[in-house]
Amino acid sequence: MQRHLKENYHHGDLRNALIEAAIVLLAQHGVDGLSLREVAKAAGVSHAAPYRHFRNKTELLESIAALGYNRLEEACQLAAKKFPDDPERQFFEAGMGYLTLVMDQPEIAYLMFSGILSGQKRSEALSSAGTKAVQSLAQIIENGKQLGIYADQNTEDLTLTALACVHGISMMILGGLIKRPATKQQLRALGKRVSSMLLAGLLRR
Amino acid sequence: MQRHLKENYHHGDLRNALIEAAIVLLAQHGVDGLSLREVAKAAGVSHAAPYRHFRNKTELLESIAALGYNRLEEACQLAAKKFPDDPERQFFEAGMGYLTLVMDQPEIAYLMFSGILSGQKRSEALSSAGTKAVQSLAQIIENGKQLGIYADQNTEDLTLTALACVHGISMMILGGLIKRPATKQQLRALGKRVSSMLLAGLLRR
DNA sequence: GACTGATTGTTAACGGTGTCAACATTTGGA
DNA sequence: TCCAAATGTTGACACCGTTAACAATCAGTC
Repeated sequence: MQRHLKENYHHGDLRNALIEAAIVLLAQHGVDGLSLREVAKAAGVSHAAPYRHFRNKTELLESIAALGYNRLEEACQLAAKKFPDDPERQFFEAGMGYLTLVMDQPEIAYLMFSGILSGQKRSEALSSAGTKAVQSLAQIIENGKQLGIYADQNTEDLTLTALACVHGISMMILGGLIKRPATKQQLRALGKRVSSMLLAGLLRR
Repeated sequence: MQRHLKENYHHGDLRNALIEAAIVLLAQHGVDGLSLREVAKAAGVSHAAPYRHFRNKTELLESIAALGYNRLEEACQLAAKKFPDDPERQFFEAGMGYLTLVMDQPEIAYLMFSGILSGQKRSEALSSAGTKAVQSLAQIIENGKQLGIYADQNTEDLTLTALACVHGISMMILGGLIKRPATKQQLRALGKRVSSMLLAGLLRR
């Protein structure tokens, strides 16, 4: 009995266990349906234990969102590395990284993009993770700019418009404004349609 | 005293009073900080009274979001009426209607666009209000299509891309990914930059 | 190896919340 | 005038986030 207690009183890696449990519950019940007490229970720990690892519920959610931003950043960098001479393809694949995240883990994407965590008090870790993800996408635009494929306009405007479009599609899927693609192929087709439209412009040329 | 009771026991127009109180509190405390009990108190009524007019808290929020969609629809229709021969201007002004809503009543815009209310159980009124708003914007694209200003592609793709861009900018402002414009002029300038980019396309031509 | 402070858990409590059932008042029509 | 429907109130319930007080364990020092 003492042995048992000795082994279990300290979890060992409770912080990560809580994050993982929260990710599972998030997928099941959504952001609104997630309670810290439930997360603690799923991790096999008392309801106040999480407060040894997170200042509050928001900080746990922020940690999860930060993981998502990291994943996004990696997707961008992978796209840049994989198609070094094809900035158009880089852009497409980076956008697909966005959309894939939305499809695979919509609740995490929701945390990242909806703005729930955008209060004044967002943690430094979250801010920097988000900034780095955005910068990775900006870098992809910059690559294309240097290779001369983009219009001779402000790079900032290019990036802003591209980002807005990707972000908008993501949010429209998350918000149910367009129907969620059923397969990866459908998602890819959706991405192709929008990206070619965006690159070519709406106006007749 | 009886007279007093007689006059006040029944509020008269509690439903709208609750909606108005909720809108005020929403602007002050945000969506997360809004409690139904607080709304009831602000309307001078007991904490359970709202349940005579709304099935639950979500239904109250849905009513507010529906008002926002109506406002958006009106902005689109006004733009179409105001510039009947200039579909490009129609598009720009409709988009500005979006962005203006985001600036003026960010919390309502958040309700409409964030996806909080996008569960399976969204009310019929909300769905139809949202659909009508989207259709108004789609109609503006259709106008331009018929006047021949847009590329010869699927109208659906045109609409989707345009909507995604507007939606994306809105959400990026709401989520704090880009800094909130301080003035209407700055907002308009932002809209101009993005819309011209979107219309002309990212690629060099 | 025993002592000691820091870490990491538990338990119990607080105020707040959404929601519901039971009751009270008012209204409007038969 | 009376009665049912509509509308508001009160009180309760379970749940939640958070904190304080306490307990167990761990890590390092003598």
